[in-house]
Amino acid sequence: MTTPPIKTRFAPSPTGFLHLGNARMALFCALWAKHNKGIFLLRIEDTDQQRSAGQYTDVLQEDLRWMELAWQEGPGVGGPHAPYAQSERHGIYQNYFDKLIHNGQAYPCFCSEQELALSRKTQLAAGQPPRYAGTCTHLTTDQVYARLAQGLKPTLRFRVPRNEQVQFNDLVRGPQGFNSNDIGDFIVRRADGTPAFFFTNAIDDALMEVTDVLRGEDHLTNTPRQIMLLQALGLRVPHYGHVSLILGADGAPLSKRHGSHSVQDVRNEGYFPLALNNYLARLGHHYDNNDFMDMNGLAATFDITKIGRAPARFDLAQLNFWQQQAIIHADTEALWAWVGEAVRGLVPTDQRADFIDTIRTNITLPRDAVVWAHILYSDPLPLSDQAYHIIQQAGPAFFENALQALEQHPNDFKAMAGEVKKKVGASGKGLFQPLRAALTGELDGPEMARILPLLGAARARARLQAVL
RNA sequence: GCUCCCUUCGUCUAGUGGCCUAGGACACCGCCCUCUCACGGCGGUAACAGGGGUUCGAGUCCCCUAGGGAGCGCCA
Repeated sequence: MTTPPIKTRFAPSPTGFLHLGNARMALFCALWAKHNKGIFLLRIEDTDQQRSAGQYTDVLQEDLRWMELAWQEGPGVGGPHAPYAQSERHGIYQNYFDKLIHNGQAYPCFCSEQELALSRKTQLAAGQPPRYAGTCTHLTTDQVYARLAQGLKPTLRFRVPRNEQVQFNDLVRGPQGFNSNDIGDFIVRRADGTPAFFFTNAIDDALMEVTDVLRGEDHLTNTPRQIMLLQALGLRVPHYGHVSLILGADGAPLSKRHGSHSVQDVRNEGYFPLALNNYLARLGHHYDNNDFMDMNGLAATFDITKIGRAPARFDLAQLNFWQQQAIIHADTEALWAWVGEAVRGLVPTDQRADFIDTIRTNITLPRDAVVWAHILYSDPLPLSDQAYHIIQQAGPAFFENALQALEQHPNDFKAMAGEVKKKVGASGKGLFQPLRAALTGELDGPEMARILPLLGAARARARLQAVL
């Protein structure tokens, strides 16, 4: 006997760009499947035609591919349970609606949205939980036909069993229990005939044989609804695991006002997918090491029992740390491609390897590389305020001597600086800072010994003359 | 309002009754390396939300309070 393989799924609705919270969920799902040599499935939940847009499903898949989260079943790759877009599965859902109706487990509801809104409002005002009042629960066949004859379009409601204790063992939170009396009859099919989320989401997880549903904590209290629905239909109930959400740096739920937190944003900034993944895989999940790992490494020791229960805050400094790790682990060619067109246009091709290896421990994003490319290969050189100040302090005589030293050692910064030291008697900061300031316009950066050869004697000379 | 979830250094976290005078990482600070800067190495500051229990012993178990979050939608 072989145990059935683990199958996880990521089921986004294409209503906008993939944000980091969802990206982390997708990562966890992909890692858990990979860890178990199982299947990671992608399903597009586009039942809401108004809000779903084709462009987003494309971007979404591209984001996932960029993150190296390959799905073994889903759009593009197909699989035994196709189609994988819910908008193409209406025929499948119809069978289950029929079954529900036939068994009396669902009934038509003619309440208008206004009536329902009013009902909720009064219940809330009376200190009651806003649950469906049951107006249409016991309509007779005649009453139903009469309303239909009036042209009213009913929704279909699932008849929630009374007095049941719904229990399940959450993969990350442990045993959970809910009383079915706290749950009102909910809509499984809208008045326009389209299926609702609670329904399609649960049905598809079962039909697609998903074993482990890892999803946001926001679904926790709705899980009993889906369990009862699946049980009513005689479908297999998957294991559920609810992961807490990501908060902004201020501790509030991640939202638009927190700015650049979509995968698109992070990608456009120039973060490496592995930097993002190393970061996200440790946000609310614990690894025993602090090593920079590739996807295989991340999957190898990914452990669903090491997912934390508390929400975690997004911290840019931590993302940046992993980005620097990614840079350290990247080879020169990869970095050359990464720095972008602007840099490649400035750096002479025969210096690309030297350039990359000189700046790699001083940069986090491509824009930092752009800054150094300009410093090294374009003129005139802008001076930072601090650099200007240091140059003023050093005075013209210092640079006269520096020029002479440069003529003697045009390609050897160590020797050149030694010569300046001999001539003007400066040492330490007093020696190096003015040289760095005049040659790079900054007070910090890569080693001067590596910078001078890249600069070239001619440009170095011009810059020293410029500050005289 | 009701139901559910959560709460350890600034941040991410380890910790499942004694090994915790609470460990690691990021950030920060200091020292070393280096005649500058960065990298690297070493070290430091810094936390069990509060209150009651249970126990010989509680960060770890129970209760309450506070704070945060979610759900209760013809959104997903």
